[in-house]
Amino acid sequence: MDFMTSDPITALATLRRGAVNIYSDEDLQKKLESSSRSGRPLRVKLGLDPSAPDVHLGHTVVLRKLRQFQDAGHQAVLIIGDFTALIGDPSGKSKTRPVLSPEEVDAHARTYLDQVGAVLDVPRLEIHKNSEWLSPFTFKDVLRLAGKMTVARMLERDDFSERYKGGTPIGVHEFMYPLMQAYDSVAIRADVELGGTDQTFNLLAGRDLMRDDGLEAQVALTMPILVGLDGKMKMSKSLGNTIGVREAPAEMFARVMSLPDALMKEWFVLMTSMPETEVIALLGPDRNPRDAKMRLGREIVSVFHGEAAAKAAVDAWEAKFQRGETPAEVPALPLPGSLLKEGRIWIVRLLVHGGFAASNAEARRLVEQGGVTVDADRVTDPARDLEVRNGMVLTVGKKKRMARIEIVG
RNA sequence: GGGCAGGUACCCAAGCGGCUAAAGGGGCCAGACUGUAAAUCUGGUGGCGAUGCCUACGGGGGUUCGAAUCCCUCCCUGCCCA
Repeated sequence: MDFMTSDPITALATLRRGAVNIYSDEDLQKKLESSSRSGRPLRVKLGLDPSAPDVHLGHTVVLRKLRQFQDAGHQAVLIIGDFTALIGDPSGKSKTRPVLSPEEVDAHARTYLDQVGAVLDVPRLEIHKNSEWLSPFTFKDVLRLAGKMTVARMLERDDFSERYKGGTPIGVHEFMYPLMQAYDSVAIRADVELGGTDQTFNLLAGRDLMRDDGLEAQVALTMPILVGLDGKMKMSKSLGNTIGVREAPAEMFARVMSLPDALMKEWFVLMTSMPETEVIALLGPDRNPRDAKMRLGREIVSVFHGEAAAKAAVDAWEAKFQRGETPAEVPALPLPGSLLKEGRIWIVRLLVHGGFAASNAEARRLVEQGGVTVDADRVTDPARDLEVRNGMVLTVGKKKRMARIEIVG
């Protein structure tokens, strides 16, 4: 394609965008230059966890970076960490993970590729499972590998040292995780490895291991961990502060709008290609932050759903939240006639049936607290037997979760 | 292998025989205010069509009219010693 059309230094500016650290920047320059001279693309490695096939924007930070390397003509190499998954990433409270069957791993990988198509140039990917080379390891091989690392160095790693100081258990096998990941770099002859800052230690271990084996050390490029919708914690499914790449345009846009203002700058840098000067202008003191956020939402939705869908999402949001209109597209809530008694249903039952509350008690609370509206009327009596009409719209909570009742059966 | 300290709800953490569905904080949910931002304020936060009943303080067993609280035992974690 357009391999090496841009000069390595121009490419460097793009590749540096958003990066927290590059170990080392000089090495990266050298590699880019020699690649440009020789016409040999750099091999850019990214490891992924086969146990979590639900991709959210947090994952795309590093995926976008990988795409930038692809766009500069380099070879992206995805490593599916099916073998490392036996341990589970030591960061955080890792529990022993269930062993995934090869079929499950493959299924997850496919799901994954389906989801990242909007970000990566999938046909040009090179994909490996690290069981390819780790599975044949003998105990002897493991010992040789383990011998390349010391406990003191392991304990330098932030999460290990914190757990050690804090008295949280650390399994010995967890020490193998960085080594296995590092060995992946040896196995595929990586020139560059990408990862979040939480991966720094692992990426650097790869550099050491490669040098040890007489290879040119890979460049480690770390990206920030995207902060999630709560504005505090990293975006993570278990924290419920994510935006999934498969979410519908309207939902995706609405979620971006609920992002704390303080995060906009970072998100523009990491989630869009908007030039930094433009970002700064957009976030200037004389500008309305809401407009900037709408722009951000539109850019993001465009990536995954295209321009037209993004525009529609903006319109839908304005109608729903700014003008308070009932959207044309309200998800239908099928309500079997058997649940009705003389055309009525207990409001609590309706809420639970519709998935708005997990239990009667929770539904009751929602009603008592004024969080439930039927058409334009707020329902506040939890004992209320609601007279049901087809097409009635139920709205719950400040996020305005809605459903249009459809009597069936 | 020995000694010590621990295991309480989503998380941290009080409670150490009844007044404890379990203080306080965080988180989360709802409401007010707003730009579905932030900050702030208010209320809520096990379940059951429910003035009561059921389940719940690591697992099991016991003492007691009554146990998260006392005893035994098992499991788990950290620290110190070997």
